Amino acid sequence: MSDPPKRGRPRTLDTEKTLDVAMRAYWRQDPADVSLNAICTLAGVSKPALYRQFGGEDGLMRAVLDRYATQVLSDIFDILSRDMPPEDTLAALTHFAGTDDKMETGCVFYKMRAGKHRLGPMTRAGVEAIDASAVTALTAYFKARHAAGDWAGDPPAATVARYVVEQIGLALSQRAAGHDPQEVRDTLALAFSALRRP
Amino acid sequence: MSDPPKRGRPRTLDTEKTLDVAMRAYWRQDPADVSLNAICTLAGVSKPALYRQFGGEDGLMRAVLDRYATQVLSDIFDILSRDMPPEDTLAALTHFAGTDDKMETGCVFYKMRAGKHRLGPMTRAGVEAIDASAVTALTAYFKARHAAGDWAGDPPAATVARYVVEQIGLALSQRAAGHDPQEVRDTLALAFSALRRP
DNA sequence: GATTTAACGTACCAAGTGGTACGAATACAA
DNA sequence: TTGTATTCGTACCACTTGGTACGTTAAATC
Repeated sequence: MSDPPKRGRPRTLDTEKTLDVAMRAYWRQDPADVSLNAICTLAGVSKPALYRQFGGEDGLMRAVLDRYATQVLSDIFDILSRDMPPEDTLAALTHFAGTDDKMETGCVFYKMRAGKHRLGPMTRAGVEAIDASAVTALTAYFKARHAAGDWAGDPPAATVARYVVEQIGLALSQRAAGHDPQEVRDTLALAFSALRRP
Repeated sequence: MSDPPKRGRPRTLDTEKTLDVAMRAYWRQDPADVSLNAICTLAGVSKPALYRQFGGEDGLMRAVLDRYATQVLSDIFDILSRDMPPEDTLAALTHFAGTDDKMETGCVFYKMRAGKHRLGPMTRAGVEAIDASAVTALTAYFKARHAAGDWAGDPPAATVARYVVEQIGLALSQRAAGHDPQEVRDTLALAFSALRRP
C-alpha cells in the first residue's frame, strides 16, 4: 500500500485486528449495544488510539461496515451475478439468510439499518448506499431474467427487488432474535413462493 | 373502581395522562430512545412519583404495553373474530398496517419486540404473551377457515400464522422507518399473495 | 390541636457513554 | 546530540441514564 519511511513514533495499533474485533462484536450483538469502551477492551486498544485511527464511533462503524460489505455482503452480489434462473437464485438467497452458519446471529448491515436513526452520518450514508445498491442489483437481475424469458414481469422488477431485500432482512432479523432456523426458512420460502406463481 | 377513604396526602399524579404521554412517546420514537427523564418532563411528573406509581421503567413500559394492547392491538383481534374469508381478512390487516393513519409511526408492540433484549422482565413477558396470543388467534382463524372450506390447509395454519405476524411486523417497521406507504402496501400485498395461490 | 399516614418533589447517586488534554515514549533527520 | 514529528495511553471531561434518600406537605384519625 504505502511505505514511505515514517517520521514519528511507529504505530502499534493493529488496524485489521481492531476492525475484526469490532465487526465480530457488531455482528454478535446489536451495534447499538456495543460501546466504544467495550471494543477498546476487546481489541486491547486505548480509546485515543481508536480515535486517531477512525476519528470516532461513526468512523469506526463505517469502516466496519465497509469491511463487512466486501467480506460478507459480496456473497449476495455474487449470487446475483451468476445469472441463474430465479428459482435457483432465490434458493441460494434462502440458504444464505436461513441456513448459513455465519449468519446465525444476523447481519451487521441489517442490524445497522434497523437502528438507522441512531447512526452517525458516515455510517448512515454507508448503510443507505448498500441498501440502494442491493435494490439496484436485484432490479437489474430481475430485468435480465425477464429479458431472458424465465421471469414474468408482472410485479415490476423494482417492486420485487425491494420485496426481496426486505424479506432477507426479515429472515436475518429473525435469526438474530434466535428464532428456530427451520421456522425462518419456512417464512422465507413462503415469502418467495409469491414470486414463483403470478 | 376503588374509593375507600384514603389516609395520607392525596395523590396528584394523573395515571391516565402519564400512561398516555408515555404511550405516545413510545409510539412515535423507538422505546429504547425514550428515557424516563424525557417522559417525566413530557408528562409534568417527578421521577419519584413515577416510581411510586409504576415501580420503575419496566413497570411503566409494561403498563403502557397493556394499555396499548387494549386500545390498539384489539383492532387486530377484532378483525380475526369477524370470521371473514381470508381475502377480506388479509385486506383488513393490510389496511390496518399499511394505510391506517394511527400506525403511521409504526407499532409500540412491534417496536418493543424488535428490541426485546433491552426490555425489563415484565415488559418482555408482556411482549411474548401478546406475540403468542397473536399467533394463537391467527392459527385458530386459519383452522376455522379451513374447516369452513375457504382455505386450503397446505402450509400448516401455525406456519401461516407466524408468517402473517412477521409480515405485519415488517410492514409496521417500514412505516416507522418512514418508507412510502404505497411501497409498504405493495410489499405486504406481495407477501400475502403467497397465501392466495397454493 | 396532635398524631399518623402517605404522596410530594428537590437534590442527589453510581454507572456508563462518547470524546479529549496532555505528558511520556519512540522513531527519523539535522 | 539535538530537534522534530508522530503515536502512545492515563486520566480526565461533560453529559445522560435509571434509580433513590429524605425533608416537606396535605389529608384522615385521634
